[in-house]
Amino acid sequence: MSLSFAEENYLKAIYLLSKNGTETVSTNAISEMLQTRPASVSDMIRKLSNKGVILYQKYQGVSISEEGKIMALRVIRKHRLWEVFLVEKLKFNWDEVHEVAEQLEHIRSPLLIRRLDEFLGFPKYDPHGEPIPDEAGIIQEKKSIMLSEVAEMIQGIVCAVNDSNPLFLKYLDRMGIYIGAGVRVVEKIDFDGSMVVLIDNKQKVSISREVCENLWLSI
Amino acid sequence: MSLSFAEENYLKAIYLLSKNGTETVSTNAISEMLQTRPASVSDMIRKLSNKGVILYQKYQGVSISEEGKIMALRVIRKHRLWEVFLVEKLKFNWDEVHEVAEQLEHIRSPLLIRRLDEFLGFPKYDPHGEPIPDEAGIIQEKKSIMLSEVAEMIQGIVCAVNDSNPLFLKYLDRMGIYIGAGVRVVEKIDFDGSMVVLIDNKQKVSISREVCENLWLSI
DNA sequence: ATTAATTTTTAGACTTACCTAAAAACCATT
DNA sequence: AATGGTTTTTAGGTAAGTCTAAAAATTAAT
Ligand SMILES: [Mn+2]
Ligand SMILES: [Mn+2]
Ligand SMILES: [Mn+2]
Ligand SMILES: [Mn+2]
Repeated sequence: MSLSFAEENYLKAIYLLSKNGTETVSTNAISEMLQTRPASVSDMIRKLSNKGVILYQKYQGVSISEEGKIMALRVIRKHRLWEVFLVEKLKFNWDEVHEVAEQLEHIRSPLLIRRLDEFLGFPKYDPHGEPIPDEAGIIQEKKSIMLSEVAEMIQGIVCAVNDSNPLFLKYLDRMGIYIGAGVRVVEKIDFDGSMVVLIDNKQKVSISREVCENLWLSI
Repeated sequence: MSLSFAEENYLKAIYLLSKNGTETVSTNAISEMLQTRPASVSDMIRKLSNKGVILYQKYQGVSISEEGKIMALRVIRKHRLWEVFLVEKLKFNWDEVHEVAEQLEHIRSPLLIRRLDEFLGFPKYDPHGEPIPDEAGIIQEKKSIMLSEVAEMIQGIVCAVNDSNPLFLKYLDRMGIYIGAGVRVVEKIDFDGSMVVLIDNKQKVSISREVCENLWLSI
């Protein structure tokens, strides 16, 4: 059994929204992530459910099946390996890879992905710090904490960022924030959730709640 | 204006069948190359004609327009660059690349293809000896002659092969024939068009007309 | 010049993946 | 328990890309 591009995109979205398959996912959440209409999501949900890759009861949201999880992880593995390729080998900036990887993740060839993995030296994380599942679908999840949850005076290392928004990534570039950067929380502004942070013990910058919620630190 | 995967496949087929746009192409020829029904070809021809990438009069076959030629060459460029990547970087055998390249050729990203070209060192030929069009669509056509046209006692270097059939390429591997191999025609059997040839001044082997018509030599 | 064979096109249908508009179910209040 | 708002589903429709069967045009053969 094999999935079309569209089916793969939906399944991946469902997997990511379900936090590794632990939570149930709503139609609207999927519709927003994929920029399609809820009606289209309902259609696709029925299809994926018939194929057995998700579990579904009308009006009760969907969860991902064991088989679906495996297939979603295969797509995610491909997406992230291609991102590594683009950055490491083709000198793409981290904000330029998402859209291309969104296409490349659908290329069908087990040999290709095995060889690509080997060629890249079996990377464990993509350019945004996201873990790359291995062939068996096993993920090396890093213990990390959202910057917005970090207390004042505590410091850590940026270990992952939200990769889907190029504008966000360009903004981080401008701020001098990258995977591996040291960040110390200098001041938390309760009023709007923004923070003043010290980056690499050099620049002191103010960043919004929005940004804090898309940066993960390892402490 | 942009073309779908299917449209790109048709346009490429038409370009290749038209020998660089010089000849007119029949519906049946396209249908056979793409393994679709003639009725489907008629449908697609109308679409491509409306888009201005081919020239078409009912029942009179199609020819490719200047714009169509440019777009076909872009797809061919991508196909062949990816083939080089797969062989040179990912250690694919030359008989394993065609199907994957058939998918990769449709990835849309001008930056990707420019960087890939650079990463590969601006190759001029693909693993089957086919020329790779440059960004402007200009092809370095090698002067070559079909082995079946070569006279007895004449020798040459294998410079290109038909890439679309993995079985054919595996057969060449077994025979010790590769791009760059020296071939001398020892004997031509008029009766069935087969030949006895000497490869790299070592093995003497007999090959069929079929094979001779898919091997090009530079003399 | 007819007739026969072949090629090409049209007609009508199916699947996938999307959409809008409307109905149905769910949920959160009062 | 009834109401109103939100979420989700259904109904019906479109476009792309394919198909089979049948009609039309072209080409080849008598
Ligand atoms: Mn995708
Ligand atoms: Mn990423
Ligand atoms: Mn293709
Ligand atoms: Mn080739």
